[in-house]
Amino acid sequence: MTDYDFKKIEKKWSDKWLKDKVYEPFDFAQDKPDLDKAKNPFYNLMMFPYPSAEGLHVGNVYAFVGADIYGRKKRMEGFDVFEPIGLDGFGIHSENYALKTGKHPKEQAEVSEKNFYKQMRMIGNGFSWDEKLETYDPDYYKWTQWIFVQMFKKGLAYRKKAMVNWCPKCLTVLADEQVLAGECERCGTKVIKKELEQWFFKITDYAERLLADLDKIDWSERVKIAQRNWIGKSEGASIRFPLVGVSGQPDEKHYVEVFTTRPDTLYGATFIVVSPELAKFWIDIGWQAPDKVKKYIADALAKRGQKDTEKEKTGIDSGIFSVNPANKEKIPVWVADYVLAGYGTGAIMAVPAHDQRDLEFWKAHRGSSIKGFNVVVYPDENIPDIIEIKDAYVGDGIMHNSGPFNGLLNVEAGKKITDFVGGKMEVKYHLRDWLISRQRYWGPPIPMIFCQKCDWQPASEKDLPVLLPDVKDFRPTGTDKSPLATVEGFVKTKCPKCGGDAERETDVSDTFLDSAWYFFRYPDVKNKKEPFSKKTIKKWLPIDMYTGGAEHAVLHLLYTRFLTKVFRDWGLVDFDEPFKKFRAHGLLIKDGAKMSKSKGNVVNPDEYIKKFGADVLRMYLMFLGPFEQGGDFRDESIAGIDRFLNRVWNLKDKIGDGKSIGTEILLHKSIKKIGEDIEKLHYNTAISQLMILLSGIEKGCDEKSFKIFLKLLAPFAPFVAEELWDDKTSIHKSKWPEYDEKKIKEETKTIIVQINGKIRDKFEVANDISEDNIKTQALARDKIKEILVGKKPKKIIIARGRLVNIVL
RNA sequence: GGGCAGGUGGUGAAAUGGCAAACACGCAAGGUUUAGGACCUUGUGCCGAAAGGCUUGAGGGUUCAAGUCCCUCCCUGCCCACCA
Repeated sequence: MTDYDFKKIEKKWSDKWLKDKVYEPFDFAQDKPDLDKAKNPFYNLMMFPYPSAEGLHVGNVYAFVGADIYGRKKRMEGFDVFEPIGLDGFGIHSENYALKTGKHPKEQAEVSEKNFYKQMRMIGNGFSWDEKLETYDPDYYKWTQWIFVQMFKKGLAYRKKAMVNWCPKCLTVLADEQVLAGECERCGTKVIKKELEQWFFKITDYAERLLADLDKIDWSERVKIAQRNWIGKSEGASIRFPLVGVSGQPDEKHYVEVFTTRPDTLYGATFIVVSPELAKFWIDIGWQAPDKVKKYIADALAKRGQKDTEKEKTGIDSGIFSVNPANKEKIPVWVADYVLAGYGTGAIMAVPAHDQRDLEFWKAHRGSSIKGFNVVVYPDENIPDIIEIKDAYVGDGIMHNSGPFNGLLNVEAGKKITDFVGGKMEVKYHLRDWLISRQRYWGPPIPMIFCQKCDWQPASEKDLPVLLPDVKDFRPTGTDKSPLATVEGFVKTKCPKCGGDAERETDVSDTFLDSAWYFFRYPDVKNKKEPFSKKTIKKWLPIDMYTGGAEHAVLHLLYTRFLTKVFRDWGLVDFDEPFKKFRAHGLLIKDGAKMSKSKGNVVNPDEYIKKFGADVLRMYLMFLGPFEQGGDFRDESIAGIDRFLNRVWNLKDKIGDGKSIGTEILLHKSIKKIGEDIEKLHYNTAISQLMILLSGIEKGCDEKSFKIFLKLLAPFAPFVAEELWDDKTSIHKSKWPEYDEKKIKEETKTIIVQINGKIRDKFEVANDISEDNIKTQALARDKIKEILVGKKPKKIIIARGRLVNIVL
């Protein structure tokens, strides 16, 4: 038994594959790679990585290899597989690292790029290297800026002053999606609210389409659900509550508008709650609020955005009254921070009987036994005289205490009550517009110019790219401005419209814009005239299979869908979903925690490749568990895969002319199982079948079976398979084996005999035996007869010709 | 608080409602070897000397038959979170 020299063969084949362009989509007529001529295109993509300086970690390898196995099988099935790779190199992540080391981000990028691409070549993936791209390459970000310009021209990019999320450590604003429980996604610092003028993309215009189209794509269900929740559609009613004016009477001019998903409970609304932000606005326009109310509002606003540790709901009576428009009762208006400014109208009608939060608030501030709880929806026809409300009743039922609407089903009453009080039915979304501006250095400058005379103008398209100036001091300024604001030569420019003096926008765009469209560019990376040609797009997109982490469920994956729909509306593409199929891979766990730099449990793949080879690492990672579930990286079991591949290596010396009995059945079974498992991304069970197959053919095997085995192994261990294949044309371009259903059938089968569901006996029969015959044989078994003495079976069930259950 | 994914041997895990624990790791015994390593063979859920019994987070239910379907609950991980 000799160990194979993986170092030699891995080097040899990765060089040769690159030279022969094995992994470029191929034009067979001309015998050369050509993306445009590919007959049977299959775009197999994995999310591109951001190139951290530490290099590729084993979690990246896990994701890439899993995606690659799928692509390799598709290639062997005759598809022209296109599997490009690139780097998502712009952004805070890379910039922060540069800040730490003091190296300029651009220099750092060059180093990281080299290192990353080197590591990526080592893992044995079938990447189409001719089409790589980096988001910080001016040839790429030129088109990112071009997209921004089009967004502006089409009215989808706009500027507004808004309370935005500001990270005091990263010194930049963050998109809503980048704030997690009030903390910065990157550094965990508490995010504060700041009022700034910023660029936004109108993703909210697409909310309904983004929601509805989820139904027509084949994506991991958990990701679809996450997107649905994030878009957060709710249907309800906007209803105006008049405010009681100075005269003590309701007053036409003053009112508060609330949004509710439960207009049917309007008769139960016993107070109004407005957000601190709305109350502040009232003060700004002249409301003479009592001092303690003012103080509450100021305190609440200061605390906004901070991590909330499930404390009691705070609030204060404003002293203002309103009138319930349904029953004309006078009700108080409160200010409380459990009402958010950013959703609905920033004010709610509170119905303690039917909303848990309203109930808790009421209990905290008004005591618990209030007659005015006004139960208006009750499951039965009759409400008991005394009703103790521990929890709000949020189910459906019959209307009570609701004037003319009594007796109706609540689901029917909502719209009627809304009409009755002059409200209107409305749909609201949780989705907010996408905040694009970042006050940082390492990104594509937003290509906009401000002219005193002409207002904001986009940079002329012929002037793109607006190059990121190469400055020494790229540190965040700590003001509201990006470091670019200090570069005079960059800021001062001419207005593209009137030619007068003007100033450039100095913010850069969000990294997520870079990654929202990169897959359109891959098949056409060399295009100098346009971001991508229609012809190429028609051939290669939408993407057949996209693989990536579930953590991008609401960021990257939503933005890509948004831009695709925008491109469609502009006539650039003729489809509205970018990925036909998307699968989220699981996380690689180490020592019980997600692998991450902050936890210090990151594993570098290099040492494993050095010690065991890429094939062993690939198979080990895939053998850990189902690809979509992730796995636990404990390298002690890597030895099993190492042994397996060494056995495969030594198999070549055992090939004879004969097959051992049963090999053919095993072979055909394995072709079926491995093929189906790869399709389901169940790589762990595919590998176990390879092991079973190996044990079988080790006992005796001919050349032909050996070749089939190598083909089945090829997607998992591309180097070893290629070396043993030993042919002029690559094994990776050979044809995936087919199985014959007839040859899978065994000649005999085992019959299980159960009595009352407990196994009592087994026996072998010929495969084509009749059910009657099985029954007779089962009852004739000694063991069974013994148990059945003096008893009469009530029922005898024969299941799938394989199991007999005798019920007593 | 909501959503999602999970909970099966010492470990990673497998199982179209029909033989629970495939395949590996580890461990044990034997072989081989000057020795170790490597390799090969056998064994390995729990209780029991055996016959046999028990076993998939807990408890109910459906079914001839449940790890798998339904209900209630507990625990772990991930995501979202005062979304009216």
